[in-house]
Amino acid sequence: MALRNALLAALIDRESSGYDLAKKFRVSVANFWTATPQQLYRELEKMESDGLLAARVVKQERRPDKRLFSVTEKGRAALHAFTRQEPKPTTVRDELLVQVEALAHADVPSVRASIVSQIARSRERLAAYQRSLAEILGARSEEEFVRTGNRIGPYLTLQRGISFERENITWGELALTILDRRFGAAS
Amino acid sequence: MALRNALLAALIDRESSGYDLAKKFRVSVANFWTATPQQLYRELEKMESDGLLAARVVKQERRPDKRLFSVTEKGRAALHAFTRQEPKPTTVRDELLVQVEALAHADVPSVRASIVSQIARSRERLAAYQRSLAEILGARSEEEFVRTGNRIGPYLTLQRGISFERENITWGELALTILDRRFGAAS
DNA sequence: CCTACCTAGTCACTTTTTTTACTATGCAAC
DNA sequence: GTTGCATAGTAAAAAAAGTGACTAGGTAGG
Repeated sequence: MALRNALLAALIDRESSGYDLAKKFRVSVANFWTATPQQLYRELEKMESDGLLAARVVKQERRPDKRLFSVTEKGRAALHAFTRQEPKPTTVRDELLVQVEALAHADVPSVRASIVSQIARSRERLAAYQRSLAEILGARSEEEFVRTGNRIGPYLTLQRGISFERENITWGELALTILDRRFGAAS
Repeated sequence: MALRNALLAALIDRESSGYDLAKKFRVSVANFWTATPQQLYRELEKMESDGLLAARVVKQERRPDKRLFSVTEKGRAALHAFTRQEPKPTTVRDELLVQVEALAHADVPSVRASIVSQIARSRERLAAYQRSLAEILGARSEEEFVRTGNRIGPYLTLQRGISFERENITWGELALTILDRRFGAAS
């Protein structure tokens, strides 16, 4: 029931295939919701049979046919109803932080390496979010956009993603510094 | 298998009851892992029967008896093994951001109210994390602690929690400002 | 005296999520 | 010529997580 709302939000402005959505969930929606492609396909089926989405098959020449989903009136109403509810508190699952919490009992070089990869992932995501942001800003300045733009929602969620990844990078660098100072010079 | 590691990390330094852990998950572990009390009790049982934890019953005078769990050698080894693995990428689930993403199709006053409550929740958590931080710092300055303290892991995860909640507050305030400017003066 | 909240759990049921594997075609690089 | 990646999915089972209700005594406030 929760993924459902994330899908409605992702589909509301643009008809998409499951495959498109899987990509979108990897690059921008990941910011506030995660789901595997399998989850998406299953949920899309259910949403169609519940009348929230309409599907049409598009034949393609040099690739498999695809099914494009769009939000129906009923889906639109469901999304509106969802926005009237109190949202559940954010849940986070971060295995890297579990490893860091257990640092005193951990394999420190491994954890260090994981922090390094996480910094790299965050840099990639940050760049992706910034590209998306540039796309929705178009030629407008940020200030002009917040006065006149019409994609305020995505703008705000991207801002949250950007600050989140920035903090991830800053934190990771702090962690590396402290680790190296305390657990011997690292590789 | 993932909650399991979070529990090992939470228990490694201090024997605790399920109830203690439920509190800890509400106030500090929530920073990087969330779980309901039911989940905890269930997982603790399984971990005990898998030999990762040892339990002992403590009789109490004016309250129900409790079972205190502690990490066994096997549990310690499992935790160490976990820290050698590449952690799975962070997953986030934030219904409020789903609502904001759908802003153009949302009930704006409701979403605004939800942002206000989220700011309040973040302030509370921020305060809780700062209290925990003060506790592990003790009388030492932060600088001294990172040179000589022994709870570096929890220190780092708390820092991450603190910056996360700070960013939540900053973002929420930005969002309110923009909403009010664009969707009419609010309450 | 009543209400509400704290400690310390257990049980049953449902929903969600994850895991693993499989089907096809096309394109580009080596 | 085959390896790897992109497109565009499907299927089934297992594991994990969430929901709601219930037990039971204690403490604090008005």
